[in-house]
Amino acid sequence: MNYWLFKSEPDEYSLRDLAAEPGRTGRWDGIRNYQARNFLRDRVQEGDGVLFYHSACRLPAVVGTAEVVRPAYPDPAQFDPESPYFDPKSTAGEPRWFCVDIRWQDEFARPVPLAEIKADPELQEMVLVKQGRLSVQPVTPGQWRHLLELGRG
DNA sequence: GCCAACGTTGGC
DNA sequence: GCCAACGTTGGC
Repeated sequence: MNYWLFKSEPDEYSLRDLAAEPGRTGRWDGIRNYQARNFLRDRVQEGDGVLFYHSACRLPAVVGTAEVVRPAYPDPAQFDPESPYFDPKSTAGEPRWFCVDIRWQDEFARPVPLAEIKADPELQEMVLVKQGRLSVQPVTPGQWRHLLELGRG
């Protein structure tokens, strides 16, 4: 059982978009960064906890949590020429990109903004603080607990 | 919209 | 395999 932080641009796919999916379950796809891909493919497991983070928006923040309900499988979008995530170099036999399915779990009573995370002495070791751009990143149990506490408002 | 940080590409 | 050029991410 591990904890993760997943980033999404809310204009593309927000926590509420996930909540509106059938079964509150959606595909986490479109990851096209090798470091993030490796975490998804090799480390993310069913039952893992996910901090849902909104990026590239008015208030970058952790807004809630989700649970991994299906571990890595090839991202179908890489084979679809119509998709912006199409990758002509990827083959069915040797897929390059992976996705997982996640289920909505909770929306925080209060979003926890990036600025607050950066200012929190307990959260200085978060990958979010140290390496801003990674879209799938590990979170420690202590960081997870602390974020949930902050999100209770 | 700017720009810093960082990842990827491709010539050599 | 180096590295310059270029593209992307994402905070501000």
